[in-house]
Amino acid sequence: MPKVGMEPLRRKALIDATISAIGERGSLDVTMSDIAGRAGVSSALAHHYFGAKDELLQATMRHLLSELGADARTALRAAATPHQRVLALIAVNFSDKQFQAGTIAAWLAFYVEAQKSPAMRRLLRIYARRLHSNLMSGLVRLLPRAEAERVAEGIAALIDGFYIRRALKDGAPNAASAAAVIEDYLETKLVQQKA
Amino acid sequence: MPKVGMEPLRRKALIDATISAIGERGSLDVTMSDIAGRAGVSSALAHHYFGAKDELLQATMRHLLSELGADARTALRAAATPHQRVLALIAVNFSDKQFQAGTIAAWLAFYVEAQKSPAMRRLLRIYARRLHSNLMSGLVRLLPRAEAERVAEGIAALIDGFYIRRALKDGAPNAASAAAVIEDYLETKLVQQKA
DNA sequence: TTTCATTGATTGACCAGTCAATTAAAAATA
DNA sequence: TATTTTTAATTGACTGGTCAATCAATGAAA
Repeated sequence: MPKVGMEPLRRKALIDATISAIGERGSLDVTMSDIAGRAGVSSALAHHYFGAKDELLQATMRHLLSELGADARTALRAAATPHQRVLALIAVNFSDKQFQAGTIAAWLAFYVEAQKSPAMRRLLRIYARRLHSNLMSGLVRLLPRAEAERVAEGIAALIDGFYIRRALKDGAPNAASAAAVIEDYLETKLVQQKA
Repeated sequence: MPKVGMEPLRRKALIDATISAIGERGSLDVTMSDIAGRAGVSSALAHHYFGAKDELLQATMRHLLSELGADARTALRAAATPHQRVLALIAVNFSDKQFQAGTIAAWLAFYVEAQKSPAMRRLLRIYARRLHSNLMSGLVRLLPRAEAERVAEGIAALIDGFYIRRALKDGAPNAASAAAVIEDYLETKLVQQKA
């Protein structure tokens, strides 16, 4: 075992293991031993690096949040028009990387956790605000402000709605059809505007 | 303490207590003792009537499901047109009785639980199918079949989406604005159709 | 005197978090 | 260079607490 800078490696491994464990169990009801085992270390080490289970879970959520944020930034950079910006944001949420069993399960579990944990709620609010302002950055050029606001809320709810409803289907998640419904919603609102 | 037919009374009290406990804790992470205490009985009695915690939770979910179903039937009975049928279904989900902290928390918690419990998943599927077919009963008269299908999916996702996003806001749930977004979605699709 | 309602006490499992002990690399010192 | 010392990484074993589930015992109506 090398001695140099194990900490970042172990933290990353433990966070990945947490997502995988949550994905398999389908809830936050996972033990530190299980997580640590998946990461190939003892549960004592997980406590050593994260202090408490809570902090590991929060770190995991922050990781999910930052991955999604990075994907969104990349997608937005490639979008030339306001319309494309909105489509890009929808696409990101249903990309193969994001719309995955483990990740979806983790998001849902965190939503539930947010009801009792102020820290989690704060993190989720960051996500919600960021999504909203990203969506608005495109929508305000396409619709009157009040209308844009409404559509942004609708798209956000649709995204979370399809995430949660994923729990009903078994087998591979069908991202394409979910994205199609949201895109259709957007197009309909835009067509209506032009008319 | 009367002796006659305590069972239905106690079952009802325990189910109500379960919803209240879940609502307060914000998750299914509630103890049998807590639930039993709220119902004014010992945890042993809860086990006596329900056998296991799992069955109490399932019974609670079945209760939620049947309340929602009853409300939906009542609302549909008063709807004269296909358009009103759809509006009525939206309204039911955001009525004061349904869109309540405790009930919302319970639905979300059950969604998460459904990921690991086949029994819960089955129950949620019943809810989803019923909502879908209720929505379609109005939409097929208003839109071409494929379009109706798409809108039904959209409305269902919006409802669940606003339920889950309720977790982000604090204070009283704002049902009116959620319902407004969904109604706007519906109207937009109908106007588009006429054009 | 049978049958239903009810509980206190107990058990057994599980689990987060702690800690003292071990290894080995790295840094400091001779 | 050879040594001692410090520091980081790591774990097995343990503790305290929690909780679902069981059960034998009590009460009280029919």
